[in-house]
Amino acid sequence: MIVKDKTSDLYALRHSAAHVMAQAVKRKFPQAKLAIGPPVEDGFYYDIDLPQPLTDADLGGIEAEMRKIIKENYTFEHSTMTKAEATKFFQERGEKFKLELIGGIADDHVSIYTDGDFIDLCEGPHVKSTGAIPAMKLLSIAGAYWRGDEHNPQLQRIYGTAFFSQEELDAFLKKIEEAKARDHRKLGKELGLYAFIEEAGPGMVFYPPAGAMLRHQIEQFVREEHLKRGYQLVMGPPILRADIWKRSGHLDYYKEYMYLIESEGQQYAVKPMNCPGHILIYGLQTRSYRELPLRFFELGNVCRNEKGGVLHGLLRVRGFTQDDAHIFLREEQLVDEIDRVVTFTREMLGAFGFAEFAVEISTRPAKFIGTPADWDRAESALKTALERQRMTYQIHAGEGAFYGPKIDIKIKDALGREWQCSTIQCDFALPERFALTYAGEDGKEHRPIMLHRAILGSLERFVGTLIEHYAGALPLWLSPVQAVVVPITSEQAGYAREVLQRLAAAGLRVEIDESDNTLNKRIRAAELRKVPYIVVAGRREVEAQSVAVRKRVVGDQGAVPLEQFVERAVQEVRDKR
RNA sequence: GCCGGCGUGGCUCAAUGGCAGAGCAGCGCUUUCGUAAAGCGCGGGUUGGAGGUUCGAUUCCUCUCGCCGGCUCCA
Repeated sequence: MIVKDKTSDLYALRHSAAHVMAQAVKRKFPQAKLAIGPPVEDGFYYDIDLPQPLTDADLGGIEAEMRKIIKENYTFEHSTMTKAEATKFFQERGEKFKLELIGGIADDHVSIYTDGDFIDLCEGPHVKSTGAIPAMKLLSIAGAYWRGDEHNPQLQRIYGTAFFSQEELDAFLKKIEEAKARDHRKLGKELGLYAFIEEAGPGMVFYPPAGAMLRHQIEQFVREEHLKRGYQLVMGPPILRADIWKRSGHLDYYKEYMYLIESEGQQYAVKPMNCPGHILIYGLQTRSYRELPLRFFELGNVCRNEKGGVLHGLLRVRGFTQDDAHIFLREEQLVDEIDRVVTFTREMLGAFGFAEFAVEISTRPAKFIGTPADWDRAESALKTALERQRMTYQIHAGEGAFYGPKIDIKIKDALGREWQCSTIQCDFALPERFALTYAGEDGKEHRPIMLHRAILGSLERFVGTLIEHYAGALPLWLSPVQAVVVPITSEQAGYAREVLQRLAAAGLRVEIDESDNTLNKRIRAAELRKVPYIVVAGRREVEAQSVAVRKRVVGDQGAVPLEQFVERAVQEVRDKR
């Protein structure tokens, strides 16, 4: 849905709806001062300064007023004013934000749109008239800083959406409901995958058994894949002396996110990143060019003191685990290695069911360490590697980390939403700061380059993404419990236990439900837990040494010989589908 | 951090300035069942926390903690 394209009809529609909303707000609250009101991906908003806070209850009234305006069917008329005229006009009305906007316009004429009693500074385009807004709805109210700057006053932002038909609007609202139903915060709680415990602190994740099993499966897979590709496992402590963080630059550039600790007169910091640890390991011995690229991998647990208001389920937490690697290499190895990392990333994400990506390169930010020349070389290496991969990417100017430019890869989930996970960062700066060296063919000391990279990113966020992608119905290989054996009556309990044993012996994670609940209820319970297979054993199955297999969501698949089911399930786990 | 909303048993949610209630889950008994909720019974809450107003607060006020929607899209 591209509404950034100003020529699109949807852009005009939503932009017009924003005007109508502002018009309605002005009718209800004449003291309101308007800021900006653009269309956005899912609708539109308008930022407004009001003397009193709005609540959700006010939305209905504003929406009703909007319907009136739509019914009154005012034509959107375009005109221009000179800047002087416009300044006078908006000054008289006390529209201080519009005045600021006019001040920022280079042209000496400004564009104005009028519909009925409402006149707004606006580039357009708009639909013909207010009556040409067939379907709209106000969604929510939020605070938003003027011009997105937290030093500016905070305005009230009203979000709404508009479509060309009621059917499209309904479909949109349905999609919101669907997204809500797969919300990892809801499913995570229901399925026992993770929990926050209020007294333990916000943003600190706990994994009950089901979630810990999921983590275990992911971690095991991730470690093995790294070992297959020439990475070496390393490990380090969670806390390092402040001196290290001073040297790495974190205390200067990242301090606000760090947990600092004092002990026996010494300053320590809980690690917010794993790089210094890996660098210290690099420095344990003299390194040779023959070792490069040297790839250190760790499932590293880091803590970052994120601002309270930005925490969000598993997607933004304060303590998390990164599948983090630091690769030490020579500059001429850079492009090849980035290329390898991108291939690895695609393979890994593919194994978890993600096939679509959105790629970005972030370049030098305002605050940085290292030299601009280093940055340029690093940025060009990232681009070359992506071009080799034939991956299209967007440039995010100035969004790089303070120590180097990066490639970010976002995955698209089942609902088409994007989630940030993988990152590949180039770093010329830290090897310098820690004076890392290797012996070259010439017998002299050389400085390596460092690559920071994470594929799943944060395992917490990745688990959240997996839950939403699969709506909680995780693939067999990741399911905490892969099958529940259900004897129809207690008469089959003995056989059911044999089945349980057999499945467990084949390496499957299995449970048995011998409770005296009805068959229906036990099936329901297993379905609600989203267990992939329910293995039912009744009198017929005992006789035939078979099991009646019920596949999650799909339903009863009929009876198959026990051995055949075992074989198929084991194969399915191996295939990771 | 900022703006707004919310906070009632494990979960989902009622109610009221005057004894806090239901369903699910749990536990016990009965039931032994062929693919998404059998029946009966029992236990479980200083209504997130602290302070205040009041004869009386879970309800009103203040503070605090936590959660939710946003704070990137520049007429």
